[in-house]
Amino acid sequence: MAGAGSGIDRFRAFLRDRSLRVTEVRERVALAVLQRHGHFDVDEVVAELRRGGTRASRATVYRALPLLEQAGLIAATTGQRERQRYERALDRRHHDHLVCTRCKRVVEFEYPAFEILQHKVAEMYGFLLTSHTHQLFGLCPACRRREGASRVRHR
Amino acid sequence: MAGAGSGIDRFRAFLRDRSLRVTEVRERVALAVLQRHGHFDVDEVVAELRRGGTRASRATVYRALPLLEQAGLIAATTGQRERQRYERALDRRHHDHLVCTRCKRVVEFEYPAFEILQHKVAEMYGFLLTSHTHQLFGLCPACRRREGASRVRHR
DNA sequence: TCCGCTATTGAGAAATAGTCTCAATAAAAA
DNA sequence: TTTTTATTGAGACTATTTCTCAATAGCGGA
Repeated sequence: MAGAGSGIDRFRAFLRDRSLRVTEVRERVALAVLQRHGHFDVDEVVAELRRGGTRASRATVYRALPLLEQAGLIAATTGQRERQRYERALDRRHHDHLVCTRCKRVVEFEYPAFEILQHKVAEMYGFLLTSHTHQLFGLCPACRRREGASRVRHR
Repeated sequence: MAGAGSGIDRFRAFLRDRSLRVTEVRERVALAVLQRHGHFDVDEVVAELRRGGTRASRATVYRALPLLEQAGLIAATTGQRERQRYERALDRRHHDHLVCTRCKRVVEFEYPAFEILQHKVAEMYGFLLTSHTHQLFGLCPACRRREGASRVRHR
């Protein structure tokens, strides 16, 4: 697995490129997220930093994550209404998510045909594609089995 | 264009079917959304109703829209982080959206291959698919031309 | 290395969006 | 018509994210 080194370098280059400052906190955040394996949200990053002795404010992390996203180190896994989550993107191939609406389990799938079609559609309409959201919701195998007493929610 | 009549009937059937009550306000909301052409959000529905002399509270509309969605009269167009929007679904074919990140213009596209692949993926993982989000973001033709002074946003 | 300019940070306030509470009301069942 | 119970309305409340502004710290130049 590629270390965090190259990621940090890339981030630094990204910042310099836009005349943004390479700060202590930004680097710490970058290091923290590059070490994560699964998905994470803002507060998990703050906690991670604190554990490592760095006290960064939530506001700052909120400001840093979009930069890391633009730099390509992480990708936003945009839950639709819940809080924003991210995952490592550096050295990973693009993939989308299949989410179980009952147990919240997330399965990643890689299916290049989607990206090909997306670009095709964008081209048809003259759009320059920059990103997309694509999530499939349903019941995972385990929850399908458990399913049956499908209650109508009230309120 | 199919009138709102059949939509209302379908909604009534949906409500009775789940022992929910067919109320004045729910019907008014249903009529209001079936008349809309483009995309809309909660407050636009409230305003629309008010214009027609019906004073419905936001909470009630917030409660009614998911019902209308489940009944198949409308579809949620899940903006990623902005407020929830909807659009008419009754008598319309499924489609996804291409959104210009600069001017916010939304273009609908219908491309059945996506749904076919989505079901294929779900099947591969044993999921029972219930819904999905799929939006493409980029620059529309007009904004691409205007593009050039690509400012770095601050803060 | 020091200086000065200005971006960044931190902490809390504010904004935004949506949900919840509970008494009053109105459907539906009896 | 009466009874039962879901629904409504208004505002309180929650959750998440953005903003404000004074203090701090990068970075470029001397």
